[in-house]
Amino acid sequence: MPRASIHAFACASTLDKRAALAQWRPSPFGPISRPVLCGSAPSPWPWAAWETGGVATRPAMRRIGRNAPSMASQTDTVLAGSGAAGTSPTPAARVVTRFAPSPTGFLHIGGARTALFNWLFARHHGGTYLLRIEDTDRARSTDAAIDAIFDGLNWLGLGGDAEPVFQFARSDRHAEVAHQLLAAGHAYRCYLTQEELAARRAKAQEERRPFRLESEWRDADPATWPADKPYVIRVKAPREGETVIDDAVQGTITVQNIEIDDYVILRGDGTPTYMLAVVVDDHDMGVTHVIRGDDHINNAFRQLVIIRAMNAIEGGWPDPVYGHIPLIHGADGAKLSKRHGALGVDAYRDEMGLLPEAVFNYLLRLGWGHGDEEIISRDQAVEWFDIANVNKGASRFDLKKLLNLNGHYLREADDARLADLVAPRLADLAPSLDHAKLVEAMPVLKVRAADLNELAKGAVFLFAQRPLALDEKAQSLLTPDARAILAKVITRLEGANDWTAPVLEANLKAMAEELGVGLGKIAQPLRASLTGQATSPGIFDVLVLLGKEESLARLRDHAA
RNA sequence: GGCCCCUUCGUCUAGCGGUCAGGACGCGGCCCUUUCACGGCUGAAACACGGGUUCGAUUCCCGUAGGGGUCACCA
Repeated sequence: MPRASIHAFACASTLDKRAALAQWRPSPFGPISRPVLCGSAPSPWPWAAWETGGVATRPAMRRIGRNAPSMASQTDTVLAGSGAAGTSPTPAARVVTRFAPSPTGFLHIGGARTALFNWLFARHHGGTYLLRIEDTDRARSTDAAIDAIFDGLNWLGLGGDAEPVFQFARSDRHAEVAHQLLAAGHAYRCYLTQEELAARRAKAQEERRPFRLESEWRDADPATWPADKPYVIRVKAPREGETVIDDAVQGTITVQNIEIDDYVILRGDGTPTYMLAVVVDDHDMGVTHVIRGDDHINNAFRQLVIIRAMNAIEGGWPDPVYGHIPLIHGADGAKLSKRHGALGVDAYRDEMGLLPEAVFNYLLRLGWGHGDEEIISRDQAVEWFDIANVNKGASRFDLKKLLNLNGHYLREADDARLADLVAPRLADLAPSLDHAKLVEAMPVLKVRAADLNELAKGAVFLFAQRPLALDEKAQSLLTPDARAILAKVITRLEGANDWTAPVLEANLKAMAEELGVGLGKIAQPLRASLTGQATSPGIFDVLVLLGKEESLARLRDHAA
């Protein structure tokens, strides 16, 4: 039984401190052997079921195939690996995680971090990281959102290790499980209408007591089920005892079973609910570790009802290890909304001009730390990341720090790459862009920018058309005295034939000395005339970048 | 409101019974310097509160307060 040992390994490495096994308690659902905490599927590797079980995900996948983030040939790798798991026991690394966004909007920063943690956990354990699009809400799901999500994930390098699964395409399988549950008495047909339910809720509200659904259909004899009335299928949640989850992030969480409701798993129209679909898909995809936002904590207890019932029915449905990571809040501590940073990651890339490695690093450090380390590479992150070290409390989004990190990665980034990224932002500002010149200037430009927009702004002077427009500070710098100095500089530099920074520097410093003034008296007017601004890269660098001809021409425009 | 969870500088975090409570961002000062940055040095800045347990609590336990999450035929 490879799975047991696989999971034992995973648990040992992540849950040691939580003493997960030591805290294990008997399930109220009957005998579940100890290792089941982590899993004990006997034979068929879930992947097999997923691949051969008539899962109709192919057409859907093809639909957006061009954008689907999957690393070339990764599918083969994954399947080969899973195939091997059935025969050869190298299960030590058999960890499967997934990121399962619902395509009702862009990939926001919180989702990106959830994806990141899933990716890191899988990589750290040599496991597999999968993607699933939860598109069962047909009214709200859009192709545009699906594309945006893949686009964002790809940008951050968080594409899945296999073709993504589309949940809606699997609804037949979900319904199948619902009916298995029904047949085995773990679920029941409920004929209560939504109106009746609403009335009961209202009544409970009125009487100021907590509403608990107690359907009279729960224990009704199937023989009494009306043949012609619409119904939903509800799971039978246990009424007694308690359920304990040893969460990889939150630690031990206990809930009294009476708090868990008989929720709907199959709607009146026969379509599955999210609660059912998640459980079935996670099982069929072989997901061993469910890492998601802590807004799902309550759902974990409800989902466990199905999992344990199915395990009782056919076996092979181990409890997954849960890791509920805290949400990200806005700078003011309130829930992240459109006003704060709840932008799509595309906004961080396109509008704010951030580098993916900076966002990656920032997200990694939000809610997780490794000693005093701040700048952490991908490889280092994979090596160090441990889900058990993720903080339990929500953390606030700090744009300043993100920007600081971005500045760091900007300075480290390759010049040609930066030029490529900046060029489009220069299209309007500098129509006569010289790409080679941009690359050449990058070393002195990038140390002065925190994002690509600033970088672009700093490069504008290189390509500006004469006569340059002077900004306010530049104008005030070009006093009559300064313009006179400019004239002297022109005379002096016209004869220069070695147009390099050290030579120019020596030349102008000598001039300052001869004039008995500080270098600044010369440099600032030069800067104003050459760049139209009061701030720029080092003046000798500017001179060199512009070249002798252009430099002198610009100076003549302003000399007295 | 019921249930679940959380709480170290303003923010992100290190800490895992004995530390001058460390680092980073941001903020102040100094240095470097032709401007702006970068870089270096440096300063201010935190264990929410109250009880326990202990020789000793930031660390373990219990309350209080504050914060968050969740209570659908949505995901």
